[in-house]
Amino acid sequence: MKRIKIKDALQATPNQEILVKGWVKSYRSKQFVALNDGSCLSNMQVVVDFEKFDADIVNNITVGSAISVIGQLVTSQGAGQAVEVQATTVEILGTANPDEIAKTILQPKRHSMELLREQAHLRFRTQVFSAVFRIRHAMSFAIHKYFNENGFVYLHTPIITGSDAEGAGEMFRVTTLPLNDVPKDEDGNVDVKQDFFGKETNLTVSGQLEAELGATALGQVYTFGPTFRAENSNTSRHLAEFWMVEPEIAFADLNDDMDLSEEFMSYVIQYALDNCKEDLEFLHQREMKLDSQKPKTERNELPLIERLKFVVENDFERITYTEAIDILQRSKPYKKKKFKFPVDWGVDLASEHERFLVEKHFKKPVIIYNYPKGIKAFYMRNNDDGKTVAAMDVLFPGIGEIIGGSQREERYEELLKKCKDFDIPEEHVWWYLDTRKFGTVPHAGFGLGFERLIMFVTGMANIKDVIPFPRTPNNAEF
RNA sequence: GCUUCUUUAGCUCAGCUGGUUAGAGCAUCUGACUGUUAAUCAGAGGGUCCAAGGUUCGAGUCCUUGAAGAAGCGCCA
Repeated sequence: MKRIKIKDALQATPNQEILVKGWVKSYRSKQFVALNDGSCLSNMQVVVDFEKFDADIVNNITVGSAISVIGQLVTSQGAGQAVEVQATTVEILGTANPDEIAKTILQPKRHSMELLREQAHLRFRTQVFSAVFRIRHAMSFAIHKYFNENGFVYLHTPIITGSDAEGAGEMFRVTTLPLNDVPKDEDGNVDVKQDFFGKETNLTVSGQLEAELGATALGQVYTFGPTFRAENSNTSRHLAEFWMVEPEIAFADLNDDMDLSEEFMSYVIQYALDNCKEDLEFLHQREMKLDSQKPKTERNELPLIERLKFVVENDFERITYTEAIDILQRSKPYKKKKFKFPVDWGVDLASEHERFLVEKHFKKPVIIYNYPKGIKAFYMRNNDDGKTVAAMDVLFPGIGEIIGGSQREERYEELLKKCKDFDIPEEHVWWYLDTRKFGTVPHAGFGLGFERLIMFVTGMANIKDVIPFPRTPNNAEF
């Protein structure tokens, strides 16, 4: 007999014999088993008439155990579900000792997010995390689907990089040299020529530079892979290892880039609304319950699903950096000196300023573009005003910066000048500069923090709860 | 890295100005119950009060240092 997944069994017509397998979520009154196999959020109720089964079977149907059940799918007499299985055969696949289960997050009660993080190897079994990781999968798929439907080529950029010009943050060194006996050269420096690659190498902080090489031949490419930052960041929005989506488009300027970011975000969020209904509804209800226990000022203005619909149905607000500064300087918190950080043209916007613009002023996603060149990266294209670069950030409510992008400097002489200004030796980026020498074209792209997108779509408050095994300062468990 | 807060039973927490034997709810176990949905009822077991020093007749409680975690900030995606 072939196993049917619980997701399909719940939709099947009653009065037929089926085989289901799964993990026991609860066992009430020695009679009602809530069985889950991960195919969907809902459980299948299995009714076990304990008088008809050996004590050996009945006593081993415990929370956390895995069982296989053959029985009749029937319309349920109870109110909590449409159908249920009247068990005729029960096989214990894997037992779970109740005393040991009681020490884990598998015990049937509410747990704090912190404890669930400590038992990340087991938290997939909970409703919240099974929902989050099914949605994470769906979003990965939606991203590939969008790019495939729009003629992008998925480019695999290297994870180990010999380039130290990416300039996006501190890097993790990659080496096979013995740490307690590092070979030194005549000057007493580490002799990197003896290292595996014969040069200094690191884990990538961005695939952008390589993506540009691909885009200036294939036209439109994207990367989607792990990215590493050795920053000592201790926040609910940063990871040392995270997944980044980086499209790069040729024959395109900053406006095309902003258009792409908006269309792309709407597409993938709509995909979640269309394909993750049950999981989103569960997270939606959960968030409303949590919100009702919070003071009014800390609650979400819109519940989860409404927030997602709002993003899909409304245009993002687009303002220049200069306009943003102007709005901030005219704002109430500025006049009442509520901002801790200065608001002057030329300084980077702080979280409090971005929050004000997104959550208080516009109350919708905001794209800020044309930033002062002094606070942005070397590869961004100089605007004609001589003061700004064609950079843009997409800011989302509750998340902050979710996308950072720019039109790239395609003019060889200008780029050379910028390399000098940023102290980047020409010989380190000769391959990057070559694209500007041979048929250079305007091109642009952006980087999307995948986990930040998942935070927005699931409503999870901490980025550690949207990636299976988070890597953060002081934590590489599992 | 900085600021603030937290650390007491398997979990979530209470424990007042320092004072006998450290409590509750949930979970677990035992018993009752054949239609439960956070089941219900009765009972039982379960503690190095984060660690190391210190003050005191006496420390879960006060002080110092450290560790771990959270929120916010900086860096960014």
